[in-house]
Amino acid sequence: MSRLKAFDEDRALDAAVDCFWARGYEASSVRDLAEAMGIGSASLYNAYGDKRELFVLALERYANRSMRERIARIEARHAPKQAIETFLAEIIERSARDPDSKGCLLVNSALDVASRDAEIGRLVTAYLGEIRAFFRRSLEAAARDGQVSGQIDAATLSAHFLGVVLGIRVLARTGAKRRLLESVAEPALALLGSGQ
Amino acid sequence: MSRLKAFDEDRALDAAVDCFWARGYEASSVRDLAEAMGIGSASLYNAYGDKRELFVLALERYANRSMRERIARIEARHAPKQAIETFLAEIIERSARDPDSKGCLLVNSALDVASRDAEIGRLVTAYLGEIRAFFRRSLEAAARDGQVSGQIDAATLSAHFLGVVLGIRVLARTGAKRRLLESVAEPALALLGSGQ
DNA sequence: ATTATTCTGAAACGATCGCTACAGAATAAT
DNA sequence: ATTATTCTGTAGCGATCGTTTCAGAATAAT
Repeated sequence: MSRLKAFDEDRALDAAVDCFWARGYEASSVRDLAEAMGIGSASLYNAYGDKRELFVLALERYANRSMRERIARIEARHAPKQAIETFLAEIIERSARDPDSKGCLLVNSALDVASRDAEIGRLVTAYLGEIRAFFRRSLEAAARDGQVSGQIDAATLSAHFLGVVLGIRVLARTGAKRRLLESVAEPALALLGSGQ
Repeated sequence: MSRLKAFDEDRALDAAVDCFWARGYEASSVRDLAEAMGIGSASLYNAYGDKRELFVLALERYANRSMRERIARIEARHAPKQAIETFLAEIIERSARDPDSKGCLLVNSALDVASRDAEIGRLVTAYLGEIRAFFRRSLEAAARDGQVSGQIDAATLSAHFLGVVLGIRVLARTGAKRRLLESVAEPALALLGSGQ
């Protein structure tokens, strides 16, 4: 019973992600969002709750599609050390060809909404923790395999790599050139040593 | 001739800095700002132009008082290598005891306003460039003095240190603990080597 | 003391904000 | 075909946004 939705909820959510991503939370009005999603505001509220709930859903969708997908794919296809290198290379590649300088929704949100909303702050912290966990897993595995020297422990080095990724994302948002982003990453990669 | 201002323009600007710093540009309403500055909105517009101009002035004041002051002070008192170490230590110290998790106004702005306002974007890029220039000067001087090995060139390593600082600032904004921030910096400092 | 100029507090401007009410359209079950 | 339920477009709610207006207070120069 009842009328069916005339739009695809997931496609519309993707449009919301793009809107929040490009403009940020505060600067994305519900009218902006509804227009980008191709629906009326009544449908938006009916389907997603309110603006904040829509943002939480958009954040989760972004994390699944952009971060978790990347980590899972890279871990499946590369040895630990190469996984770290590939991850950084992808971040740089994505950031370098980012005409609108959207950067990373998670990082953008971390400095914007997350600081005014405790629950969203916890979400962002958890998402960033997943990135660090990836680095840590990879570093520990690489050390076991003898791919890296293991002079610096994985807990510390994983935090360093997370910091480097965040730094790259910030600089990318300011429209930095690829060469600069590569320079940020290069010394971190050098820490992995020259072992294959 | 004419009536005198009943408030101190610099003190009021400091209050505006705090407001923008804690809440961001969009989330700081003119009423918020005026109240924090202890003046009416008419005085605000009379003295500073409009909200955007006030923000530009606040950004400049923050850069002068927080960034340039720190760089000048540290460069005057420390040898190059120690200058880099001290700079990072101060950033971590500041970030660790930051009850409101305000982070860094420049970084916060980089991801917020700067992406929607080309002129402010250029300002932020220039300010971040000053931080990198400090690292580059220090690295080159340290290499000349034999304080660091100079295996990695200063241009690349200065970008890395800038990235690390930005990463620390992002994590600090999410309320990260001091231990995590130290872990981000530690491997970068290790790159400087153990030379005195 | 008068004049010219600037500053200030209060009020309000039109625009936009997030959000909702509501009538009608669309569908599933009867 | 009728009924029950849900969705959608429109229109508009009260609140707040950035900004301006304006009368009056304060000061410097005459």
